[in-house]
Amino acid sequence: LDVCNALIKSLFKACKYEEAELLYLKMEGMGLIPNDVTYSILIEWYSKNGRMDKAFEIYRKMVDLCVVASIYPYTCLLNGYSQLGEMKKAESIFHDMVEKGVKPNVVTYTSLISGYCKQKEMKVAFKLFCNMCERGIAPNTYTYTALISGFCRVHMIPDAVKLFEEMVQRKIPPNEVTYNVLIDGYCQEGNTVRAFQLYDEMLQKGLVPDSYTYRPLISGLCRAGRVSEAQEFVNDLCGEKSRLNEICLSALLQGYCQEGRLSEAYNACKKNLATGVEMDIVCYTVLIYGALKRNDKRELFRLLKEVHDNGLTPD
RNA sequence: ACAAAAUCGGC
Repeated sequence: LDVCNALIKSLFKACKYEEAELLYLKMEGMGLIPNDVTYSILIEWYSKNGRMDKAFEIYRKMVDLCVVASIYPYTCLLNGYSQLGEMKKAESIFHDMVEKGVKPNVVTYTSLISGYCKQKEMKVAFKLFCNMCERGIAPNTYTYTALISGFCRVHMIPDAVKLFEEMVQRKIPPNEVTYNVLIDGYCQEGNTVRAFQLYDEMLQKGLVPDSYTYRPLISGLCRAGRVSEAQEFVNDLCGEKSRLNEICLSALLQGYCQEGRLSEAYNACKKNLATGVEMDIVCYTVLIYGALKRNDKRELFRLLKEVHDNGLTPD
């Protein structure tokens, strides 16, 4: 059974969706009764592929067959609804599990909280956070990060910062993702100074920045009209093995294009191509808008040809 | 070491 579960999981991972499903259907014939791990894997996979109907069907089947279930299948299904913003359904799973005597844990709560944060329902999200604390469920780095990200998304930086300080006090260590969301928050507010302070702080702590860190910083500098500084920042990063990607590049290109500095944008592309960052369709779209704005038909056609030559599909 | 939760780009 364990082997079967592992196999189903890896088939899904390899996107061999039909074979995974087939194996699941064949299990019974092989004298294997799917357990809650099997159901969790199936529910998670369907959830993450927008097939909540199938996910729920599997869940129903599990319930109907009275499979003794751990917390996993519930949390997987709840997370599926939560990420899609179907909060009513997520809540109903929450109540289902409580009824069945399965106690929601920190992952369950964090998943729900994250769902409300994505819906910008910060009051509800924060209330859930208080509830879980009252029930003696200790929040962790994921929980705090979800909330901080939520507050940043609705431009409530002071609340985000308050939570950040609180987690440090409670010895719940912020990690890379926590720093990334706060840095992004500050950059969106135009506070690049504070953003770079946090960037330095994370380096000091030995945390490793990545494209999720760089992209906000690049965008932040560009939006402040400091495109050249953004370029320098990128140049400095190219030295080491770069964690820059096409998303960071698109942010830089947009900075150039908004100032009408197209030739510098093209140079930036060349430089980044040399370091292994490939242009994707969004990068080209940014350049195309730049060329359009300047009525540069020649460049426009050259770009469209390049898109085609690189095997990309215009959208 | 059989399963679950948090962060990005163009229009």
